Amino acid sequence: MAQATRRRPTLRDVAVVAGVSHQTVSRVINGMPGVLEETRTRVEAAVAELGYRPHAIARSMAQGRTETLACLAPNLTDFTYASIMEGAEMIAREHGYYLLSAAVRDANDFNRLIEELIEFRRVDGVLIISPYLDDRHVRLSERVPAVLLGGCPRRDARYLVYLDNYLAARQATQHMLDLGHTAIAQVTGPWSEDCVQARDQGYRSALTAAGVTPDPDWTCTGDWTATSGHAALIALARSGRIPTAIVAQNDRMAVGIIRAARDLGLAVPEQLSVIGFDDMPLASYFDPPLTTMRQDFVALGKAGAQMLMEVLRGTDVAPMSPIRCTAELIVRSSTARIAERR
Amino acid sequence: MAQATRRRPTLRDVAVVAGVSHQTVSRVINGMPGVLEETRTRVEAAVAELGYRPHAIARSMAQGRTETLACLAPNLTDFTYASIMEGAEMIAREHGYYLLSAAVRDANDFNRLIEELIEFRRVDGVLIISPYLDDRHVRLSERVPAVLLGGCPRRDARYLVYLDNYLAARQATQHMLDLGHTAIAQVTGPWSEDCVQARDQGYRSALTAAGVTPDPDWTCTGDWTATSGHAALIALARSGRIPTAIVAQNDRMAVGIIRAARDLGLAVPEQLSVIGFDDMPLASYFDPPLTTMRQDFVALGKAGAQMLMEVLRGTDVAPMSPIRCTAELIVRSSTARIAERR
DNA sequence: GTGAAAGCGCTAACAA
DNA sequence: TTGTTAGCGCTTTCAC
Repeated sequence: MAQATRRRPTLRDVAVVAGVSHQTVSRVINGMPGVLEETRTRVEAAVAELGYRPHAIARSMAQGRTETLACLAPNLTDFTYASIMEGAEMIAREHGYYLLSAAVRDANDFNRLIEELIEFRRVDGVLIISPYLDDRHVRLSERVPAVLLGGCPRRDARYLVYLDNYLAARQATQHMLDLGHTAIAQVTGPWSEDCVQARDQGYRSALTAAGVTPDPDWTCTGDWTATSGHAALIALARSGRIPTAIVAQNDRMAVGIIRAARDLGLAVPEQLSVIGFDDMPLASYFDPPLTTMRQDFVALGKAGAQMLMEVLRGTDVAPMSPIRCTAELIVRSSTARIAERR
Repeated sequence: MAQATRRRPTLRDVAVVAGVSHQTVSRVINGMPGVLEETRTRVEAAVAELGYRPHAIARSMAQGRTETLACLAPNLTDFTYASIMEGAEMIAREHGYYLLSAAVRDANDFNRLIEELIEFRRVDGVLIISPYLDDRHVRLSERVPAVLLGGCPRRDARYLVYLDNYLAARQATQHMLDLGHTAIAQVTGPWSEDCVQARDQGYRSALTAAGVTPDPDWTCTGDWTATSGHAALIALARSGRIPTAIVAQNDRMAVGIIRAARDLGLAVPEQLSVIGFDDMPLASYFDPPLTTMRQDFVALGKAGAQMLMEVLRGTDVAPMSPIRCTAELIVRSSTARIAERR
């Protein structure tokens, strides 16, 4: 009766109580066939009586897998990464997996994480949100089950799910062209990130296709912050040549640009149209409501996790073709047809 | 030479190559003292030669701990939860731990997660972000190492880190009183959440202390969304009695209220002052920039993880006194001194 | 249908 | 200083 401080019951304890072998208990626990109904009932009673709970680690040990996935991202707070993780976690859980999330501080940290998570076999596979163009994810051993979540097609990734940023930027720029703009500037993110280059190309190609020559002075570099967007427009104004439209590579910078426009006495969208990327939370509550290219980050995370699960299921290392996700133009009020008089 | 498809080397393989016992290899791997320098060198050479990597799961198995923490939250995308996780992950990593994050869909899911993560011993401890007032976290076995991250003091939690929402709401309301307002309404979140009740009390007590009787009609219930904030002010306007100030229980609702004010032709802050909670990203980029009670969620996550690590270190189950985190008033432009003429 | 034996790769306790 | 012996709690394989 008084078995207060007893250690946790194991399979064998259950076996003794049920009067069967521990192996039979294992069969019952795992719902395997080939156990008499009566035996099964007896075992289940013993399990309940002892409050037995299987030990996940021991199981992992014996099976050689952990049923855990990892997701590496530059940080956990940016809503784009957080959304991807939420999608991934959803799919993982559906498959009985858990998601371990880690913020990658720098390249060293990246290597250490891969080492500890994969080489030490703490997780079965890993989802990598690596916006950087360098080859850090390429150094991965062939055997590491890793799906890259990227911002453009990449030859160097075995398994890839990516957002088609080239197309998205083309569409964003085309939206401005459709509104009659030709003086279209862009404010980019850091050039070390893959989506920045893809978007730059999309921007250029849309302009070129419309017979507009991209003006180098109208490409400003920001760092994704609203502050940098603000600074970009101020700099543009200082140069004396203000465009009638700006393609900002994310919503935060778009918001900064709009703030700068107000500071400069420029009306948005009457005198300046601004489009962003991402459709961040509350994008429609800024003044004016933001026109933006919506990206479905949750779907991206889901697709990535789905692909990773498939990679883990199949023993073959056959490369799978990349999955491409597209953006959606959300027209609100920060863009408008160009004013008659300039 | 050609050992292409060989299985991963184990401690014993290294031992054979180094000509020592596997235990000695273990000692070297773990940097334990009592190994001859020469032996150590030999072992290290063997480790390098074979490309040996310790198996984290096997180690967990033998040691009885996983060096993994879990963090449960309603979702992973809300920046408040994401920030807490980021703080927790930071501390965990500092201690050589990893963080597994899971979104809790409902109460069943909560129980299943606790069951699988703790009872099945997949993680060593768990951080629970449970804004709900019900007793779901109380059902935890005494033995479960769990730290609750809450919105008010709670008797029912063994280990607790909380945001002092009572005080924060008092301060927010006092800010309005200081600006000369007395017609102060509030828009709350769902009443099932602990911080909502705490803030409500703070709001009432500030009013009462100032000799203002809280008007029941001026307490509106929202659901944290901007839409619900918008609806609240519209409803207030419809009733014919519009306050001069509103304490919104989060920034999103504050933004919705401001939008509604504009729709109603009410100038903010000239005719209506609005304060929010959280200091969400870009709070200063709305129009007008939001006055708000900033909460340091990252610090909350850090404190929670720190406490959990201590709980795990100490064998004693002695209850630790709760840690209290306070908010900070950030004055921007959505609040102002009440206008002379009403 | 069920059980016995052998590991999974490591650490811990003790012996030499 | 190093090696030996036992597990950790489970699954897998192969008899019975």
